[in-house]
Amino acid sequence: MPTAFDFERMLRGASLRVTAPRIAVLSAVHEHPHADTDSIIGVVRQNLGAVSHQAVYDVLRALTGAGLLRRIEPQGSVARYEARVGDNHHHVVCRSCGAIADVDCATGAAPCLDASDDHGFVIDEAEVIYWGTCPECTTAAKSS
Amino acid sequence: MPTAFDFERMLRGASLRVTAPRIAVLSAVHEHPHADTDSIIGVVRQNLGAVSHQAVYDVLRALTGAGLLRRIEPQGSVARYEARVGDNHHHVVCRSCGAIADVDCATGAAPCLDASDDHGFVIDEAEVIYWGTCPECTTAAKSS
DNA sequence: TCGTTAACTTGACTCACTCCAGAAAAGACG
DNA sequence: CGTCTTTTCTGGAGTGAGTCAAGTTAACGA
Repeated sequence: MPTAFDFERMLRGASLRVTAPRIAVLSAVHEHPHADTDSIIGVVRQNLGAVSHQAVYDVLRALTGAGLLRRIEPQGSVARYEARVGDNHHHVVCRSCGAIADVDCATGAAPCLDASDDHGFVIDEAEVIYWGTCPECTTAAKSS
Repeated sequence: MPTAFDFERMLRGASLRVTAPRIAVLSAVHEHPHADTDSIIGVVRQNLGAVSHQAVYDVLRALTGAGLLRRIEPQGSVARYEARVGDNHHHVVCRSCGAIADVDCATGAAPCLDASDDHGFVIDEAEVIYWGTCPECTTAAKSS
């Protein structure tokens, strides 16, 4: 787990000013992958005290824009953030409880950009979401 | 393009009651693939007159649940609906104008369910969204 | 034709997220 | 260190897709 110092370096590396809310948000997302905005606000407030939700939204947008965070929003879910960026991984989402887990790219490390007919689009990223049932919900369904 | 008669058969096949709003919604989605809810409401009202937005939401949910429509919601966009179901195709989304186009599954006709490590999840569907720039936006960017 | 039940109407409501204007803090420079 | 400029944060109001709930209407099987 990175320290506050690492976060500071990450911010400076992205030429972003170093502020307490930013450190706290980065830290919160590292600790709680796939957390939604509300949970992040909660965690940040636990560490810092009062922080406006607006600040968190701004920070999340700034960090997402800088590439330090990645925003994911599966259908039927609010926006979630994660800290794993740049490694082209994907997600499995549980249909019944909404749990999210990471999955490495099935077609290797390179972006899996192999659309059969791209309609003239210039494709730069492929996003994959696997839908299914998580282990907990599977056993729960069986035992019922 | 299917006729009202075809839509009626589709509804009965799904053991859903045949009502004017449902026919109109099915028809609207067939005519305007990837349309958002608001546009669908507009088209339906053009054909039927007054229809409550609630009715359209209900119909869309019923038809989606019955498998007659498919709901897609790319990040940063509102929910959109399409009538191509059951053929496991995916979508390209333009980052700058939001245009959506269909793309047949790159890994063949079978659902491309090949996650490298599924964390114990039982996966039943893989949803792929390709992000890029549409031809119009590409040429617009070049000429500027 | 009638009764049951699903579907539709109306209207209020929720909630994630955004916009705005002013206050505060960070970083640069002398 | 002190001041200035720029960026960020605060608080509150606002937006809009989508939902909830109660009552009415209409489809369909008997």
